Amino acid sequence: MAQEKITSFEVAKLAGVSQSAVSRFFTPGSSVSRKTADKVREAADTLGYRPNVLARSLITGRSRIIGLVVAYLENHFYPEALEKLSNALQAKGYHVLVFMASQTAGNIDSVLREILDYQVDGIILASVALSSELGGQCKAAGVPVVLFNRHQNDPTLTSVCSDNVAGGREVGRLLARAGHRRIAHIAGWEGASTQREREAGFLEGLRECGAELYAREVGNFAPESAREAARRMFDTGDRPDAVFVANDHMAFFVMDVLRFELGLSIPDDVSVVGFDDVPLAAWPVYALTTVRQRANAMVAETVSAMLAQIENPGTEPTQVSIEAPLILRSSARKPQARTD
Amino acid sequence: MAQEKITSFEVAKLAGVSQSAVSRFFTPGSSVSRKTADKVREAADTLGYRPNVLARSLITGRSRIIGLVVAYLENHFYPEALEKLSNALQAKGYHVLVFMASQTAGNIDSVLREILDYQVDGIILASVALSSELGGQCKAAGVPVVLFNRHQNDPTLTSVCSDNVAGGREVGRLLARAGHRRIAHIAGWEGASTQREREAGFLEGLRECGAELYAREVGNFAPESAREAARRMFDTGDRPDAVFVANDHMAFFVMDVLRFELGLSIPDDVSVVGFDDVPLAAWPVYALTTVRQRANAMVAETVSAMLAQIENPGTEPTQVSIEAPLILRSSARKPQARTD
DNA sequence: GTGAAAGCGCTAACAC
DNA sequence: GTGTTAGCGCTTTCAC
Repeated sequence: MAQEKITSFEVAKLAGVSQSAVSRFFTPGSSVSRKTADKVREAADTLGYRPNVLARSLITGRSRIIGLVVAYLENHFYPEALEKLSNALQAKGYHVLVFMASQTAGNIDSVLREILDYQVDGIILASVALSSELGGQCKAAGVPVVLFNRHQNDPTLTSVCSDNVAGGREVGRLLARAGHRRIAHIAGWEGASTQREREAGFLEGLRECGAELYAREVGNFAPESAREAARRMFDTGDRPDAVFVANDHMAFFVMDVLRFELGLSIPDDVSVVGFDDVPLAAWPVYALTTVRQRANAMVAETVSAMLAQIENPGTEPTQVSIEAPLILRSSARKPQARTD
Repeated sequence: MAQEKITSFEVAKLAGVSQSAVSRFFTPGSSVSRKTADKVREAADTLGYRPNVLARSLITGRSRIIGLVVAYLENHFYPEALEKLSNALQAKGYHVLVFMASQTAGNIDSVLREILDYQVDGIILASVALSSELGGQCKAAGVPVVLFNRHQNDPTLTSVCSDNVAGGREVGRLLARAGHRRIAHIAGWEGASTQREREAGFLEGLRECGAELYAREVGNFAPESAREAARRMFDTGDRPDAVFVANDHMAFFVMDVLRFELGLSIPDDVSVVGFDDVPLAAWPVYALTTVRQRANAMVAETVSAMLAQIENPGTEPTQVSIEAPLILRSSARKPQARTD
């Protein structure tokens, strides 16, 4: 253990200036004379001094820490989002404090409270809901919250999502126009806004084309649930000839059941469509037709919404919706007539 | 914006006790009388008070923040590790501040300096090397460092790795005993200890069984590099009949090239073995024979090594090596004679 | 432009 | 046990 902590006082002494001069030197806005700056820089370098962010935050009220709550990283969409979010925030001088929230509802509230203890400058909730009570508490503490890939019926909450309804609608149209007769849906967790919207759009798209839903099961966004849903749905005589699975992660498991357990051929026996466009969807082993969530755009919007709220506390909350294009691959039959 | 920040003074006033009583109530070790505790609890609850972790850390010198540096989350092994690490640390009252370090070497030093600014209690370097200069700096600052899935020739650094040599050796034996004649290797980034050890073990295993390496290419742990390596290696007359790819993530891309571009059959034309055993390796689309990195064990060792160093600064550094079992699936031929 | 002084919210001696 | 006091390392008035 060498010299432990070096303080601005030590630097000041060595540089022959006051401690506040040292502080000013390290504070972006402040003005220091060329000569002082040089002396401070040299002293700081020889001592290896760097300002203590925590002590600074105590007085400025800004920690430059953003709390990120994420439920699980198993679905490849989230690591990707986390990496991009962290990089984007890092570029703006912020850092991400991660909080894993187990699915259990009660847990998230306690997690949020822990976050607040760290005096974070903002909170990003990735695929996690916020109790209105906690939302109020964050607002009271003056901590901006942005919901990422989830939204709630609360106009005071800022959120960034794909246009799940439009995405679902495209899927409905695609499957109907491809001439499928028995079109099914494997839903995710029904408490999620993403699920409800994707399904609502999907049904709209079907209706628009004169089709209707033939079968429906729930997969809860979980592998085992999705597998079971697929087995229940397809292990019968009059099985569906197309299925929209609410996200890619479940779709992979569904495809595995169809191909390897049930011996079905995709897309000849059944078309499969997912949602997210995670990297694996593009790999030849799945070649999954899906709706792309534009992670870069979502992250950019999330970061800018967050910074806007931090820098200007009066900023109006916004609900951002990002266009989500349908990506055609070979897991689903192509439309027979190009109507649009 | 409601009442902004509530301080312990406000709580003290409402509870009719001194501010230090409030502090004691929230400090695990301290003793408060039952009566005072009740009064403080009530006042704190009605005010919604929670102690400011940052202010506390200023005086205790403990932030309960662990800095985690990770290069990229694309390889599924890392999100898994991150999730488990964060959960385990959270259970111990610590939280993870994430720092993404782009591969560039210079970057990691500046990232490390940023981490130190946050007065973290410890640093976990996941698959990232540490310049000895920086290592010294951490030591000077009294900040324990644990290398996760990487190690360096520095006995003063604590590290947690799989037994990569033994794992590689098993792969060498497997391929040799399965009767392969032209055994190849696609390496990851050669600067990584994991790569060097896996390959060294692999060559040992081959030699042991009287076999030798037939071809070698470098994939740098990167998808496109791995694909090109596979093309160079297999698009010839006398192509290898078995290949050990240095991690699963590259192995998937290699398999795709072999099967879909070159029309080879696995394992009939060529056996493929990976390293990591990420979830996807077990899926039927790959059924990859691989060496398992026991993420849970690695995380448990990492956390306990970290806590030991934090709680007891004199703790000797350790180099932990975790047994890494070979997992047999169908991407590689099984040994012809069971000798062991 | 610069230094002295006050204080961010808290914990840790120290007397009582 | 409890309150009083002195800082943790820093930023920020405020005179000069």
